[in-house]
Amino acid sequence: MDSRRIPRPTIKRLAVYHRCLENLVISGVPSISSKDLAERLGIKASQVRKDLSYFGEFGKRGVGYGTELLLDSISEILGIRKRWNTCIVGMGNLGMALANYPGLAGSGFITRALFDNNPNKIGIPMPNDLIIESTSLLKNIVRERNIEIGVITVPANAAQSTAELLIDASIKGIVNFAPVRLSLPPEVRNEEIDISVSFRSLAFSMTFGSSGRGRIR
Amino acid sequence: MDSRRIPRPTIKRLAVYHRCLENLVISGVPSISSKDLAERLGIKASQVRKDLSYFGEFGKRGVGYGTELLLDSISEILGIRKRWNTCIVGMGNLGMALANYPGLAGSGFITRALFDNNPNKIGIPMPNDLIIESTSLLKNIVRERNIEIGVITVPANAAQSTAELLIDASIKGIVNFAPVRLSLPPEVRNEEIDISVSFRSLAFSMTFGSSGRGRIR
DNA sequence: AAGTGTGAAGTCTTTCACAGCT
DNA sequence: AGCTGTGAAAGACTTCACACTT
Repeated sequence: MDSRRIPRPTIKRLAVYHRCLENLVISGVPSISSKDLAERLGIKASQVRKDLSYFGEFGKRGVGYGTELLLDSISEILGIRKRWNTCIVGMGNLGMALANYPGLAGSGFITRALFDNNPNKIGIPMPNDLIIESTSLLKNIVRERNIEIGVITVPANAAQSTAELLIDASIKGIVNFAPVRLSLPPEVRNEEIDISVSFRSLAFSMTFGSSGRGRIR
Repeated sequence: MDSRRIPRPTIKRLAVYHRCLENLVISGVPSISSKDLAERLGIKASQVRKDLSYFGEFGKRGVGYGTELLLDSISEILGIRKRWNTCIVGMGNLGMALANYPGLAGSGFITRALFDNNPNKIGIPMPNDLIIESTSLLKNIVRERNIEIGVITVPANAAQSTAELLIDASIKGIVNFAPVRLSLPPEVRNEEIDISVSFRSLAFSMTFGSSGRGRIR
C-alpha cells in the first residue's frame, strides 16, 4: 500500500467507520451498505466507498459490506491489533484526565508512565499501578518500557523543551495538547489537539453562520 | 464579510496567529513579516498573507504587519471580545479537567454550569463558585444563565440524548468530545474533538510513514 | 530592497455518475 | 434491482509568482 497517497481525512474516517462497525457487529447486523453507513456518520455514501477503495474491494455489489469482514479489514489497515506504549508528560488537569481515561487503553494505547516536574506531585499513585515520576527520569524510563508515543500536556511555554526531551529519548510520535506548534525532526510523527482553537472556530461559525457542521477531516 | 467563502482552516489558523501575536506584543516586538510569522508556526508565508487577505489589508508593504494592529484586527474578526457562556455536561474525567482548565476562560469561554446525572456527583463544589447540578435542571439553568455553548463529555451512548437536551434548551453551539457523530438541526453549530481518532491517525502515520506533520486545517 | 496583496496555477479532497457485478 | 468500485468532474485549499507599495 502506498500510504503517501492516502488522504489524512480518509484515515480519520476509517477510525470512525471502525467504531461504528464495532457497534453494528455487537448488535448482530450482518451487513451494511455504504449509504446506510454514511447516513449514520453524516457523510456521503460515495465518500465511504472512495475511502475503502484506496485499500481494496471489501463489498459485494448489490448487497453491501459484511460488517465483520469490513471491521477486520479496517483493523488490519489501521494496525489496530498493535499495542502502543505511551507516556504522559505534565500531570495537570488534562494529563490527569487522560491518565484516568479508559478510552485510550481501549483503543490500544497503553499508558506506561506519567511524568511531572513538580516535586509535590511525584510519587502520587495513579490507576493501573502507575506513579507520577520525575521528568528527569524520562529518558531512562521511556527506553526501559519501550514507550513509542509521548503525550504532551504541559503548559505552552514548556512544550517545546518537553518535545526535545522525548525526542532525545527516541520517541517516535507525539500527541501535543499544548497550544503551540512544535518544531520536530521529520521522522517524528505528530498530532495536535488544540482545544481552545476548536472553541474559537465554533464561536466564529456561531457568529457568522459559516459553512456549518464540521466534516471528519 | 462573506464568511461562507472563508475556509475553515483559515479560521483555525487565525486563532493560532492571534495567540502568537499576543506573545509578540508582550515581548515588545512592534512588527513582523508574514515570513517570520509563518516560520514560527511551521507554515508558508503566502498562507499567512492569503488568510489575512480574506479580511482586509493589515500590512505595510516593504515592512510587515504591526503586531498590535494585527492582534486587534484578528480579535475583531474572531469576535474575541465577546464572552461566551458555556456549560459542561458529563462530569467524568474529561469534564472535570475542562472545568478546571483555565485556558478556556482565558479565551472568553466562561463555564456557567456543570451537569451530571449521577446523584453521587450532584452538589460537589467546583472552582469558580460552581456546583455540579442535575441534568434534569439543564433546560432551566441554561436559559436562566444565558448559556449559548454546550460541551458534551458524556459517554458515547449518552451523547445524542444529551445533544437533544441541549437543543431543547435552545443552545446555539456544541463542542462534542464523545466519539460519535451527533445528528443536529442545521442551525446548531458543532465542533468535534475526538481524542482516540487522533491517536489512531498518529499510529497509522507512525506505521506507514505517511505524509507527516499535520498542518493546521 | 523588502515585503504585501492577489490572480492564477497547482494540489488535494470530495462528489458525481455510471459501468459492472451479484 | 440494488449496490459497489472508480475514472472524471467539481470543489476546496494552498502555493506560486509578480505587480505594487513603502
